[in-house]
Amino acid sequence: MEPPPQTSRVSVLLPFKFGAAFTYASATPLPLGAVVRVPLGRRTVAGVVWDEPPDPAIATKPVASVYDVPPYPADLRQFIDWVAAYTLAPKGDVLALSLKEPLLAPLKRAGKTIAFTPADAHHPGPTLSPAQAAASAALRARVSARNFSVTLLDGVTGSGKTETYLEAVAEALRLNKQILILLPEIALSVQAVARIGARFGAKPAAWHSDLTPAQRRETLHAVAEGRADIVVGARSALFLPFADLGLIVVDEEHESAFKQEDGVIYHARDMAVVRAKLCAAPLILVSATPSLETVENAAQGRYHRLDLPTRHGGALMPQVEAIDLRAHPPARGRFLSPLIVSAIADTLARGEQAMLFLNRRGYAPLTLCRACGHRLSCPHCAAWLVEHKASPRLSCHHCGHTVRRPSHCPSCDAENSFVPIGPGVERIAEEIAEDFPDHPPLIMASDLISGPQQAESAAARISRREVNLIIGTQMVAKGWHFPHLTLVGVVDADLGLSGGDLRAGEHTVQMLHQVAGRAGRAENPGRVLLQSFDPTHPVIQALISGNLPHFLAQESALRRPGHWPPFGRLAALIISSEKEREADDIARTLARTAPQGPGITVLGPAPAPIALLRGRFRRRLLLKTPREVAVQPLLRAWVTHLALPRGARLDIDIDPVSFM
DNA sequence: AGCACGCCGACT
DNA sequence: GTCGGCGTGCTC
Repeated sequence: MEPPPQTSRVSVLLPFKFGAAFTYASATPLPLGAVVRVPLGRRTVAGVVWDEPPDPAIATKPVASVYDVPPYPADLRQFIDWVAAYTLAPKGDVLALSLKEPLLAPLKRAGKTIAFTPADAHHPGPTLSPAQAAASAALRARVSARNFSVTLLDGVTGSGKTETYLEAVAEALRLNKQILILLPEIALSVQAVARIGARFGAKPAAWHSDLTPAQRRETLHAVAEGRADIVVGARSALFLPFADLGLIVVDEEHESAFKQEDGVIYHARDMAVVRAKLCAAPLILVSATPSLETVENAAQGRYHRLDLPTRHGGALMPQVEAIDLRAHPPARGRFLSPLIVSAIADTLARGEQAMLFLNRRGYAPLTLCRACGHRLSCPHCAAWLVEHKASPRLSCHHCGHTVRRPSHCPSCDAENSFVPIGPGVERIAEEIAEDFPDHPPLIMASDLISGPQQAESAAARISRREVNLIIGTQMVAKGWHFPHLTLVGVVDADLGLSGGDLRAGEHTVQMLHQVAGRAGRAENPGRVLLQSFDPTHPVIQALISGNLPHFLAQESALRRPGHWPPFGRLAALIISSEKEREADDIARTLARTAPQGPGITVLGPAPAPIALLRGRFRRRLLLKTPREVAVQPLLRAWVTHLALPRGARLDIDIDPVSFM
């Protein structure tokens, strides 16, 4: 007689809002990391066998089946646990970043040869400058060391950083390791895929929100089985189940787009450090304008540092000048100084291209009734409605609320009394089109260009010189290489410097430096004009001098005494409710019960800069601690006994980047 | 994430 | 008198 089958208990983490794994019964032992189907309520869902002690007491249901996919590797399971503990998010929510049920559907008969050709590690690369060669040798050594390290690759725009770190990628390929290259936004991915494809004779896999479900499924399986050797992706690619990850590159590491602002709130650059550590791989942080956090880590010796101080191929850095708008104001009703207009005329006359940068979508940020002064604002947010002309409407950039332009003022009933106040990219395009009727401008903004394919085709039109005048938002700031572009005009260099954001100056320098770096990347020298009402401001001066280390030293001097990041830690608490009183009450309760201790400060409560968002009133508190203090236990103790009325919410943002 | 249960408005 | 709105709660 056969003995009765032994049933044992296993923990299974489910990709939902659960803080811990559930316990199921299994007739056969299941390896840790196995991807399984289990009953939940009246459904069956996917989950992962997790390293947690099963609950010995709870009534169990049996595991239904095991997926025919590689088990989740230990380093990824540890990573998910770590991110959950750090961000205070439920483990299941973190797993959900990685495990999406439809992705597990079995693949159709393979047979498509387009997909995941191995990269050729020995494909001949470009000739490197001596500086590039030295830096790439150092990076290759880090890769072949096969252990954890972090290296900042700091190179000016146009210095050939990509070619340099691709040598480290080549080294990882030779070791049969997988490589993850993280980009801040998917608009850059088409260009990156093409470039990497050219370097290694095979296109890398791409991972971002624009993929079709079938592409996602193919890519996920290929990554898990180790068939995809190079993955170029947005931040969520950090949670892919790599079979054998041997190198992570974070390109444009200073970009705040790496910060995920909803759901599980995490910074992909910081989490990449953890992922690299857990799989004993080197990490390369790449930027022309590295964040103060990263520069400070390098200064303290926690990170290595490599510099590429000059442009590749003899191109010079563009000359940056300020235009003092007090001395050279635009004509009435216009936003461009005569100096910038004549510089554009000269540029076009030479057969070169000019770009205007304004980080504001639409036609006008504010619409005002000239009869009574009424401002058109969003009914759900404390924000003005932004006029758009490309598709005629007024819309809220925070919640998407959209209305047609009213013919009568809702306040005083005056007819046709609305006037647009201030410029967006569409208004600048209108202004410049009058000056240069032979050069219709191309507008690059996220609401007019959807997805990386369209961004790429717009860029191709510029490269083919079908357009010579470009007006863009931050979409044009990074990555692009337009050899004929020699003039960059910044319409409002002061934008973003007001407001209480800790990193306002740093972010403005980074963004404008990136924009400036689009000019003069080939043989013809570039020129950058910054329109400003305050040209003596340290930010403007840093851009003119190009001395970014000096600027960061000034920033350090401002932040160090008060223990602001990176010299201390921050966590933001955001309370929101449809009832303003309720939000206030909760915020005051939190302030009253705030943690105390040496160096611990709680700021607030204060209304959030957007005090009403999507119909919810918002209050903020900020916890500031010395660097050596772990904020998570403090926050847990602070918040666990808080009674949140239904409808009220508390969101915790560890290491906040945005203060909105 | 689903899919329930559970209390308040327009229909046969 | 019911059908159904989606708000809160539970799922090993």
